Amino acid sequence: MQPPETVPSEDETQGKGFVSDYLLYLLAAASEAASAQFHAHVRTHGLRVPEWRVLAWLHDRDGAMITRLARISLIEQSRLTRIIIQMEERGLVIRKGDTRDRRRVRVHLTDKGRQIAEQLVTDARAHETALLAQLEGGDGARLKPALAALLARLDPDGQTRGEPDA
Amino acid sequence: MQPPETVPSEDETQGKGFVSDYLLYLLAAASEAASAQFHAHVRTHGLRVPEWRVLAWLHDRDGAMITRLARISLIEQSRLTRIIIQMEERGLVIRKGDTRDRRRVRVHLTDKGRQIAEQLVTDARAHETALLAQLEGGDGARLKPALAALLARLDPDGQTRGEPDA
DNA sequence: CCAAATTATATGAATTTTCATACTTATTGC
DNA sequence: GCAATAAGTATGAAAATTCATATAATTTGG
Repeated sequence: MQPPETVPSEDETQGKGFVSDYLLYLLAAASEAASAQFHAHVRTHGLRVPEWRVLAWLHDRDGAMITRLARISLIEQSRLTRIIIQMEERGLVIRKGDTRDRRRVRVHLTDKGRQIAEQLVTDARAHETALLAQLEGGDGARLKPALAALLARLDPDGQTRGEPDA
Repeated sequence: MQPPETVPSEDETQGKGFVSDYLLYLLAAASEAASAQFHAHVRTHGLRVPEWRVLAWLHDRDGAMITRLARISLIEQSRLTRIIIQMEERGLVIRKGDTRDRRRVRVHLTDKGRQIAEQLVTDARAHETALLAQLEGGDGARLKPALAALLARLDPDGQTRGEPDA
């Protein structure tokens, strides 16, 4: 058995309860908390979070099709269709039918869209650096690999990640 | 300069891009992926995710007020008000005005609500155990502490956590 | 080559969610 | 003790989101 010191003092006030040490909650809460500031910044550019995600992915790889963009951007497909239409109306992206497979619609950044995407990606990089720097000890360094490992395990085909052609 | 082997082979296909290694994305995607299965299970009980979160918190500490429940359950206040009303209509919770501070509304589990909450918490524990077991190496063990550290840093007052009285 | 199944996107309609703000009760500073 | 401010909850109305399904284009199997 392990010595008791490894346990966070079983009743630091009364035992803490289930949720506050529950992995799925920690993930959701950490995601929210970590993103709050930057998402507020995104909104100052007149974008909602899903729109920023779309721009960021297109920045990495332009001309993605709707379904794929939906998967990796964590947005339901019919919602993304409408979001893309709005973004097109605002001149951020354009849609082009895929000539090989005419069911597909490919989404491309406009110059305006690319400009915003590049600015925000730059800002995001800076924000991430600052955030990781705040985590003393190994925690900051360990976090990304641990998350990546979790994702890889849960989504072996990279449906949710940047896989070239999943 | 570092030897190149420490770098993830700069063009494993073309360089991967920004998003797929961006902390805020990894957090959001990992949260989604990790929760997908269990959230589906929650829905089979006729509950939406926010409702499950409310039940889980009340399971830990009954009689929370709306504002606080909203913060820790990651739900916007006016939305939670309506969700609580719906849950009350379905007999999962009851609202009681706080007699000390008559602005406050305290939410309590009904027997029915508590029964569902307990069942789901049990299921959640089992699911979490299974999930962590899948992560070989130290990743599983390191993940929760790293997330907790991130949260603690971003939310020192425990507004988002189970603090007895934040 | 054709019918059946599958994939990609779009859309109607109901429901949810958001945002701003109203209302009520408490707290603070004078 | 009172006016001003803050805190807690609720609510109308606009907007977003979901769900099921339609439509169109491809792929598969025989």
